[in-house]
Amino acid sequence: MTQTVHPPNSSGKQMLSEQVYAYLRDAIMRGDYAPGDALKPQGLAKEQGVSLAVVREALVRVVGEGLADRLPNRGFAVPAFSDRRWQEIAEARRTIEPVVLRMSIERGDVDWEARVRAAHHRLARTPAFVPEEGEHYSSAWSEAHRVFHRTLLEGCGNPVLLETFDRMWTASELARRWAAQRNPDRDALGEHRRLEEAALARDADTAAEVLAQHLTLTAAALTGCTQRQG
Amino acid sequence: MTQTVHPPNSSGKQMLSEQVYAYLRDAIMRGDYAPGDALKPQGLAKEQGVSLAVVREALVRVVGEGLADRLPNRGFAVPAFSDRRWQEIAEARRTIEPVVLRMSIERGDVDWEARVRAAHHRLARTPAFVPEEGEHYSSAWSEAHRVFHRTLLEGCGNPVLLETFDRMWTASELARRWAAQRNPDRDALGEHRRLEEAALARDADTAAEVLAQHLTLTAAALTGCTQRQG
DNA sequence: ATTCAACAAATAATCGATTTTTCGTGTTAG
DNA sequence: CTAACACGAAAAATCGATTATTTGTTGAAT
Repeated sequence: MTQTVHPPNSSGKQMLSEQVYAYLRDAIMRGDYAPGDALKPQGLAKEQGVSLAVVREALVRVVGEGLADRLPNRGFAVPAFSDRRWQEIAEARRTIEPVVLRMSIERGDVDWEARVRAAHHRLARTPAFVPEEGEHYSSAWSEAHRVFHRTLLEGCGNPVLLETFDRMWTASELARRWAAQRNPDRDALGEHRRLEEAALARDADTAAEVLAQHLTLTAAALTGCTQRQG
Repeated sequence: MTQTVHPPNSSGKQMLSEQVYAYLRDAIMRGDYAPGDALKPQGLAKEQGVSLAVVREALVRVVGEGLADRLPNRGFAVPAFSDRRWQEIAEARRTIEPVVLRMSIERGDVDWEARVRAAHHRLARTPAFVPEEGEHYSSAWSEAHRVFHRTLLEGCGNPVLLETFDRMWTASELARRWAAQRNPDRDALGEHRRLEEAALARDADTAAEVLAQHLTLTAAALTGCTQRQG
């Protein structure tokens, strides 16, 4: 085919740092590295076949999202959450999310309703505990779980609030990864169903209450399972 | 004096990227660059007398905090907030901050009370509009304002919630910078005083109400003053 | 006059190598 | 035996230069 005038980024080819960033984010979230593990630019650069600058940029971004710690002149590491920090994250979620859920239920349109239904259906149909080859959790269920909770809130129509949810979810999941190893998730199927029902019935009071309780129970189930004390 | 065993970071000398990052953050927040202005690594590197790598790292961090936009292969730029985005930020603040304020008032100890008093005193004594040489706002008042609002919430004792406040405040201030040029702040002295009084009286209902109204009024006063429509 | 391709300049992204700091080991003074 | 130091290896931070992409311009074809 003839080469038309260079369209910006037409080839879909993305920056190397973007790829490495995505790799690091996924690997850390997936639990490929243990909490406290050092993330050495040199090793990563060799593994990924890129230069230090690329790895460095990716690491800086990863730190910005709370997925890694940085000690100046001492390198990067996977964060090891304390029990205290895990509780703080859980508390922040149950402080904020019920309020946003109310707003979402008051504002969500029919399209939102449909997406809530779809997200719940998908979550309910995804087996929660089928760790595949070498994995210690189901990434499929984990993703469906995230989408369900996020979709519930998306009716609020406020990207800033949803960004806040995203950040807290990331932190929450990162902590859960390792807590869940010893203390697998309790069955929250009923809670999720009640959440969906209350949301679609536009019963903000019940929904907010169920969500708060859901978060409290999850936090309680996982407390005491994290790595080091804070 | 003899050189003792290298203590980590003893000289207080910090990384170059840290300095450049601080410079960029302050310059953008201060309004040294106009919304939409390109942040060119080459120019910055020359200005700051450092290499591209450190500027690049600083820029990536700045983007991570929402203080700059990035278009792959097209560089970095100071974000130009739309009116819609400004309203979303304001709504997010009045959705979350009153709830956190309640928690803070219920939990804050005497030390917190003292800090609230001090922060309010400082804010009340700082003249709001004495733009110095070439400045279009008072950085002293702006900082006192931030500290007051943050201190009010610090009683909650939850770093995650305070981080959320920090992010929203940054975004809020960045948008306010340019809105305030045409539409200077209204006098919020009375509202701040009522906030302090309600907080110290442990009247969570009143405090949350005043804060919500304070945020609503501020948002209303600044709406319609941003750069481009969204 | 308008459109599109080829070329040139500017800027972003990446790389390879150098400098700086930390970490680990062995040595010596007390 | 302990503690402070010196030295070398490892890793982080920085730099200078190269490669790739975008942007602006020119000129020919329609």
